[in-house]
Formats: sequence, structure tokens, C-alpha cells
Amino acid sequence: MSENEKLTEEKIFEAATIVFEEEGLSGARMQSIADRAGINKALLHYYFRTKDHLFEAVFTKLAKKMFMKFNPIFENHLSLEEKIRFFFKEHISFMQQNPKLPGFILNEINHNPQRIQKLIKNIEFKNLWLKILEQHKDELYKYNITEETLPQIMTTIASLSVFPFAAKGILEVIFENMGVDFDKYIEMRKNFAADFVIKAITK
Amino acid sequence: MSENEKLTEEKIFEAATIVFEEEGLSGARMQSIADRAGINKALLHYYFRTKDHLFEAVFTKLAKKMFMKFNPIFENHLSLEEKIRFFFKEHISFMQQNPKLPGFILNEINHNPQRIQKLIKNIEFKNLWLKILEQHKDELYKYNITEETLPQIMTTIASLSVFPFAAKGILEVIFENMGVDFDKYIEMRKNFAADFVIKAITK
DNA sequence: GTCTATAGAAGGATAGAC
DNA sequence: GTCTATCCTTCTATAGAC
Repeated sequence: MSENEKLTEEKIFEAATIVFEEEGLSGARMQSIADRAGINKALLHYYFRTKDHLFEAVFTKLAKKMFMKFNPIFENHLSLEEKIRFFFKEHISFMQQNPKLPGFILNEINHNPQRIQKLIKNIEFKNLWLKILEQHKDELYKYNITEETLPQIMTTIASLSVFPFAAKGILEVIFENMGVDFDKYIEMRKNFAADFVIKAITK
Repeated sequence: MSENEKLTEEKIFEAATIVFEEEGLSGARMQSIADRAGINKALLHYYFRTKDHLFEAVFTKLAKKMFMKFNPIFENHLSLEEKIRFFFKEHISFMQQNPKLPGFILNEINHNPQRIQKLIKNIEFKNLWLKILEQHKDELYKYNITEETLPQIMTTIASLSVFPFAAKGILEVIFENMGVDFDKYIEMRKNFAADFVIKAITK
């Protein structure tokens, strides 16, 4: 019973993940999810009551998965430069496996900003932020980083990694016209972005 | 007649712009648009036949507005550094006036990539791209720009400008926790991004 | 737990009067 | 050109049999 239930619930969850990622909350249809899971609509409601419940479950899981990838930045035992290289390699590799995730999350949060608040209310960003400065204060003499420019630099790093996927639809078309291969461009980006940032912040 | 017609059509168009930007194609309701325009649903169909027609009209106008802001890059009579500074100043200022536009366009194109093809099929990107190298070949000795890294650099510039708005929903919440003001951050970004890029590409 | 059938609401679109 | 009334389809959600 529990074994079978687990399987069905998981089938639904996986189907819902794909459909929501593809169509967004308002564009997704319960019928599409049921079809993809190989069951009927009634079962969706049996397991998740409403469309909103189902979406909430999917979104929370995906968003956590996404934001957890930022964690290594805040851990120690790596130099600042190593952290930057590590981040781009890990984060871009993750998005190569989940190319639609960034656009999906950004869009759903823009439509409903309260969603994100539940996810991050437990995190003390103020401290997390300053932790970076604290951890690397003995190597800061090498870099143009201050408490004032930190938000700029952090969002810059995020954007270099995330934007190519959030804008995938546009870039693929433009690249096609230029004879550039999107996948190769992404592969190249792991090192390019790291080099770019390090060059820019080094005194 | 024509005067009055113009007014109604414009009222509808403006209302539709707001609702589509806010809710997306699938989330927008004809009733919301009618309400906002101060008329009834039937009149929407009288002027624009279908929801898709209306969306197409709005989307095309907005996308053109957005992409036109990239044009100055391809015009001459400015040094490469001046172009970069000019671009960030102009483009970010434009998005300050239209903060929801980037997310809206990125998202709708991801949902339906064919949309973009109509808009850009007339542009020869291959040439446009190389034009940059051509225009500045006498100052390229100063920069780490090759035909191979050009796509990386162009998308990097775009991302530094666009991402903060595409991720506005997230950033505002995170910034609030950190005591950072989003508007000030954006204002600061015009120069920060330009400095950052120039520093990174200068040999 | 899973299905069929259907209720009930909402949305896009049209007919027809003025 | 603008409105009211309404059709038709689609979608979420539930009832009830197995």
C-alpha cells in the first residue's frame, strides 16, 4: 500500500514538475499533468487536493534545489578565487541538467513575490552577506570589494550564471543566426565567467 | 469617428499592456483588460478579434521597444568604452521606467520561441556581430576580445543590465533582509556595470 | 486507491439590439 | 461603435461506484 502510494504520488509529482516548468502555474493544465503521469484527474485531487497545493509542493522543492547551489559560497576552507571558480562550475553544471528551472523560478516569483518569503525567512541574509567579508578579510587587500559593492558583485556573479538560461529562448535564436552553438557557449561559460569576475575585482 | 476609435483602441491597448505584463499571456483575463480599459469584453473582440491577436500586438510593440535600446551599440562614432558606458546608462534607465518588461519578454519567449523569430528575421546577426569587431579593430589591442569570446562578452553585458530586473522579485526580498534599497542599487549599477566590464576586458 | 461521470464556475467569443 | 445577453468550451473540483 505505502509502496504503491509512494509510486503514484511520485509519478504525479514528476509529471507536475515537468508541466509546471514548461507552462507556468497559470498555463499548466491538470489534464496535462494527469496524462503525463498516466492517471486521471480525480487522482490528482485525491493526492494534492487543489492545483495550488500541487504547485506549491513542486515550486518549493525546485526553489530549494536551486538556492541550495549557492550555499558553497558561504562555506569556508576555500579562497575567494576558488569559491568563484567552484560556484560557476557547479551552478552552471546544475542548470545544464535543469535548463528551464531559472526562467520558471524567476517568473513565478515575479508573479507572486510572497512565495520567496516563506523560503528565505529562516535565513539571516545580513549575516550571511557579511560572513563573506569576514571569511576573506585577510585577502581583501587584493580585491575591490567593500560592504557597499558587495551586493553589486554578488548579483553580478548570479547574473553571469543564471541569465544565459533565463534568456535561453532568445539566445538560441540569435546564436543560430550567428553560427554559435548554445551548448558549447554554456560549456565555455564556466571558465569565462570566473575569469571575467576575478579579472574585474582584482586590484 | 476616427478620433474616438483611436481613443478606445488606445485605451484597450494600454490596459492590455499592463495586464499582460503583469499576468503573462496565460494568466491574463479578457475581463481584467476590459475592466481596466473601462469597457466591456465584446468591445475587445470588436477591435482585436481574439486574445491572441491582442497579445501579439502588445508583445510585438514591447519587444521592439526593448530591443531597439540595443541599437546604439552597433552605431559608430563612439569608442568601445564610450559605447559600453552609454549602453548601461540608457538601457538601465529605460528599464527603470519599465521594470516588468524584461521578465515578461524573457518568459513569453521561453514559452514560445517562435515569437522572437518574426522580430529578428530581418536582422543579419552574423554581420552585426562582426561589425563590432570591424568598427573597433584599431583599439582592439587594448582588449581581450576575439571572435570567439564576443558572444560571451555580449551576453555578459546584456545580463548585467537585464538580470536585476528579471530577478526583481527575488532581489527585493533579499535586499530588504540586508537593508539594501533596490532603487539605489539600480542607480549605482549604471556605473558599476560599465566599470566592471571595462576592467574585465582591458588587457 | 483508482476510476467514470458530472457538477459548477470561468473564460473566450459571438449575436443582435441600439 | 458600444452594449447586454448568451453560447460554447475548457477547466477545476467533487460524487460515487468499484
